[in-house]
Amino acid sequence: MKTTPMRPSMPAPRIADVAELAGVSMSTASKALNDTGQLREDTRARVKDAAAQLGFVVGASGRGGADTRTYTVGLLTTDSFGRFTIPLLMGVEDALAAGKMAIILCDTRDDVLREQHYLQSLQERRVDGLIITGRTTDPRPSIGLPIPTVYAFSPSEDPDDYAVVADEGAGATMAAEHLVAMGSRRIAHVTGPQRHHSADARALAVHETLGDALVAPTLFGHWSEEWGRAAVDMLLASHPDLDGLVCGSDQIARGATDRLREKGVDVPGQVRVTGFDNWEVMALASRPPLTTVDMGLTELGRLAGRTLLDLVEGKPDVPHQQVLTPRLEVRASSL
Amino acid sequence: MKTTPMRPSMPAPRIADVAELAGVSMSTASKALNDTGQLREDTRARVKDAAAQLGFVVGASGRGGADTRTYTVGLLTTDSFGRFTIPLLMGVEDALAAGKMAIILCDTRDDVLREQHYLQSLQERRVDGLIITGRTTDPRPSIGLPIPTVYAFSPSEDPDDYAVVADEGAGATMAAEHLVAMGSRRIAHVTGPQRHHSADARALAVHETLGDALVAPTLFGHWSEEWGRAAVDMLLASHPDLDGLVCGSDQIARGATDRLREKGVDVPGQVRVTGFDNWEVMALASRPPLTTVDMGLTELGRLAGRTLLDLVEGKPDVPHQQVLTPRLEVRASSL
DNA sequence: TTGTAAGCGTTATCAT
DNA sequence: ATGATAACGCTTACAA
Repeated sequence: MKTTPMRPSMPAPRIADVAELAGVSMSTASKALNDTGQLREDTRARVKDAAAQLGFVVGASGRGGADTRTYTVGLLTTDSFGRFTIPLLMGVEDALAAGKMAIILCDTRDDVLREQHYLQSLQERRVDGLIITGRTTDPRPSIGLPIPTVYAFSPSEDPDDYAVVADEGAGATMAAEHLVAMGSRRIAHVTGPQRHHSADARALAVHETLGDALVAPTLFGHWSEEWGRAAVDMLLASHPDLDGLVCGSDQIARGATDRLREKGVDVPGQVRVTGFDNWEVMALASRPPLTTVDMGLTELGRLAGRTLLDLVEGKPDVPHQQVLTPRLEVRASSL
Repeated sequence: MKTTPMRPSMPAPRIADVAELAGVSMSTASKALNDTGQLREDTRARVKDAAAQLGFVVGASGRGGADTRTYTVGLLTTDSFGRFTIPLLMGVEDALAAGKMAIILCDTRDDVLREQHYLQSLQERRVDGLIITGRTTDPRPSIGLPIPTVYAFSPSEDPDDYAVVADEGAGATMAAEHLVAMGSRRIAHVTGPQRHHSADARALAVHETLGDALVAPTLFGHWSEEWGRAAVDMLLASHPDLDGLVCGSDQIARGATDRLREKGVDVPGQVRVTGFDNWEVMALASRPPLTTVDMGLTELGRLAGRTLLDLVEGKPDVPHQQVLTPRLEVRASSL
């Protein structure tokens, strides 16, 4: 018994239609539908019947300016909804669904004009808040709008903004310490481009953690499997006694693992390997599956969503910077 | 010279504030800001100055019920915004941004209750239209709401609904014909679970296309690299003279390619391989890179978006079923 | 050239 | 128990 699918062109029924059909006034209809006021039960039922019959749903537009909130937030990303945005998005959704909030998606594709255009549109829609995210952890220019805003994963340059980020350094440290704990003493670090904040911050942490156990300077390159393979070729040539490899991404780690296997080097028997991101399609498909740092992006998204709700609701003392410590997902590549 | 970032708790300025600051009436302010009516230029300028000073942006809520449209569409997916939804989403965005439409994201996570809840919320928000998509190409139950709706990628069970889908059979045929054209004569087909419409439809097309050139019945399994490797083991044992392999996904193809290489079988020298999806992170990282079927999901999204716009605008004769023919991306694995 | 007032769909308040 | 009316923020006839 589904609602009659009318022709789309027919206008949505208004509460006046319901009232007329039920033979009551608009205000009575409103009360009946909202379960407020003092109405006879049969009146309530009659109104609800009429509403169901017409397929009536209360429209938010009617509340006009009476209710200041729109129960809508904008999610602005530069990541084209890629690998990092997706889990984050799911966390945000978790948190906001609880507050009955809807999410409007805006993908700027790294274009300043698009970003301006979207921000304008979001303001016109009177969104209650904004979540800003992106592909990298490099700080980005502040939006600077008079709307509650939380930066997630990629922080703002303005320390007065609200930001929720992952502690990449701690993640890298975890991976490095894990290798040492498992017995590795001659370790190398292979990661992405040095100009990426992520690569640099993690490299620093790995250096500080490993000290003399690091047999070579960090190899900066790309976040690709190919670079992982190339780096292994270089390392085995210069350091044939290598026994640990901290990689800056799961893609690099997968390439590295593949090449080690191809060269007859056992993983983890001879060389223990760690990745970064816990991108399951990479980490689990590797042979062996990768021990890797999980930044907890979904949890990061949840925290960002909850923080935004707090701001929207005007809670006091919301922390400006929240840092989430990653988790090490231990799998066979390091055991 | 950015807009003053006021405290978030301060209410957004209304047009009355602007009017007061400019020393005019609300209606004059409205005309000035919308570049309508007959106003002295300096009045217009004064009003615009006042608006800028206050950081005023016209709110859509004000139009109340006067303007029936909300310039908002709901995007409902069961895919948790995974691999298929993302490129589709980008296409939808392309098409809808042109119509100044915003997209509200709803991820049902395959939960009927969540779906109902989201649909209710979207109706309350009076969205102008709906785009329904999902992870699989299996037809799904119709939404059945009196709102313009377009099903993208995953069609509706109701043929009266509007749907935009990819011709998977044609894609599989392309891959198979390509292998034959390149000289393969003893070909096998490895794909996902038989219960998936995708797997079944593609298998049928491959059978019809290859006929006797197909050396074994389709091997149904999983959409994973591991299954690709296992299938190769089986096939090489039973058909050592295999010279072509049509895979149902890039993941399967990657696993297959890896295992062939490990067994010393040259790709494409001895066995030509094709994938499906053109999932670049898989297809390009394979050795050699995969020839694969690109279903054109972004284009599919654009078409869905444009179709929805046509429906919303009440254009006549919008086609109910639109089928997009895939494209074969030829790379080294088949040359 | 500017201002007044009606109207949009709904809820809340206050009569009846 | 029910209904009339004001209010929300904005646009747009229409009046001045």
